Amino acid sequence: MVCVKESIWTRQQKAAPARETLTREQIVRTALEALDAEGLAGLSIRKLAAKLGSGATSLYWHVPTKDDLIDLLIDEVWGEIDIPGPELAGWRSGLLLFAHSMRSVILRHPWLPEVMYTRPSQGPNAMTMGTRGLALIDAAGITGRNADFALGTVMSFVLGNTGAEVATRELARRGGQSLDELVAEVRDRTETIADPIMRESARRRTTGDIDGMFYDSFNYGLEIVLEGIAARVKA
Amino acid sequence: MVCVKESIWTRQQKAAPARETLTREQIVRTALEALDAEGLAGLSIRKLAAKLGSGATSLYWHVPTKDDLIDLLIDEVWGEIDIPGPELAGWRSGLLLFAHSMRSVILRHPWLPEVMYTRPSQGPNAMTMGTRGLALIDAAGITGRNADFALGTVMSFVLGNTGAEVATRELARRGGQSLDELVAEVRDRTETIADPIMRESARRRTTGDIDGMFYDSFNYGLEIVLEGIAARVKA
DNA sequence: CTAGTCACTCGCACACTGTACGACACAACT
DNA sequence: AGTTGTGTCGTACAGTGTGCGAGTGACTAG
Repeated sequence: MVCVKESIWTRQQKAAPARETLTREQIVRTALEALDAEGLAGLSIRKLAAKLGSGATSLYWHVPTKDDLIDLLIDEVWGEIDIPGPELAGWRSGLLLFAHSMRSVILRHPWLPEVMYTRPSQGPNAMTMGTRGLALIDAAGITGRNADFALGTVMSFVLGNTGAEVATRELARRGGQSLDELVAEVRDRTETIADPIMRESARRRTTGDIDGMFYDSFNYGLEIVLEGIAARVKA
Repeated sequence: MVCVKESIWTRQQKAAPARETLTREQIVRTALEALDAEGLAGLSIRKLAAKLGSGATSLYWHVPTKDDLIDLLIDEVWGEIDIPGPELAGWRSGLLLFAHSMRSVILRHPWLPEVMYTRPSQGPNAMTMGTRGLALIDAAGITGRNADFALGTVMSFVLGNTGAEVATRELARRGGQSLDELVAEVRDRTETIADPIMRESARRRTTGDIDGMFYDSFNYGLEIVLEGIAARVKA
């Protein structure tokens, strides 16, 4: 038997609550609300404890460190993603729905991209997400390592595209501006600086319906990725 | 004339160094070294100042805030990316080279993905990267908004894929392990927990040459994306 | 040569962070 | 009744980013 270093996931919570007490679930739920409302920088153990009506260091009995708490939060959020089975609408629509679900989850939890790149996810929800995702890829006829790669490609795209979107949205939020105000500023700034090609590009990306633009961007890119997978399958 | 809020990029450095003194370039260079060596969490203004042999708050004369410094660092790093012109090898090989160059830059500066999703890049190097990238897309025959979307898709993929890679590598580094050690641990842990599909997937992803696996993953996904763009062009 | 004005440096202080430690309280079991 | 385990929390430490105001050196005007 190999001795593996402990991790949040391997060692489970003791049973027996006994008296009225803080629980890990409660902490996770409250932290999630705080994080969604104020962003990653706004989450501190002390503020979280205050919101729970407990002493700051009490949390440490339930959760080893703040980083571990964030691991729990990430997995919690993975659980919100819907992935249909391949029998419902085939692999392609399945991946499409998966991607859209993942996008909306990220938009709902804008701190996700930032922390995603600090730690690989290995929580239970991440696992079932993997399982269901691979089922879709399998239905497309891709197997072995390539299955992992293909699923990873879809997820990389979604995370990258939506990550760029939330970066802009969060910048506006932090600056206390509306998205349109921010975008107008960016356009004005680019107007004075960049070369004609980027000026033109900035104009395209900063006029009209910004929400719609992000949405179109996502769909266009997703189409590219799915089409690329389809090409791979046919070959 | 619209009054636009100041940004690192709009307001340039005064001339006239006068006496021997700290410079913004020097700060950026030293910060970059520290960041590459110790990661984002290891960069503090005080440590940086110590490394520069100056008082902590002296930096604030040259750089408004730490966040602004990071903006400068990001743009510095964008400058390291090579993008060939389309006349050299056509749009497809051009994008391929671009993607590989971007990947190796991210691997060299593993803190990049983490900060990328906090702020949109608008520095000069980001601009010329955009210009040159769009030239390749244009050569593929994609124009207007779709050009921005297509370029964004390539970059999203690269950032996502390489981001996942550095997440794993950094986890090993922080834990003081080699990549192989970490990966072996992950495999053992997955062996005891996950369902058969993920167990199989974990085995695939944790045996053999890990570096090569990351590389293959990147190439496979990149192929998907480029093939998808090619399909878009033909249609 | 002196006076003044910039460009720049830096010590101190403030409010805040994560978390180790050890003292406490309450429930259950012997 | 005493012991053990589960859970809480005040205090303290070592750090963080950065505002403020005093100080220093070089250059320029009179």
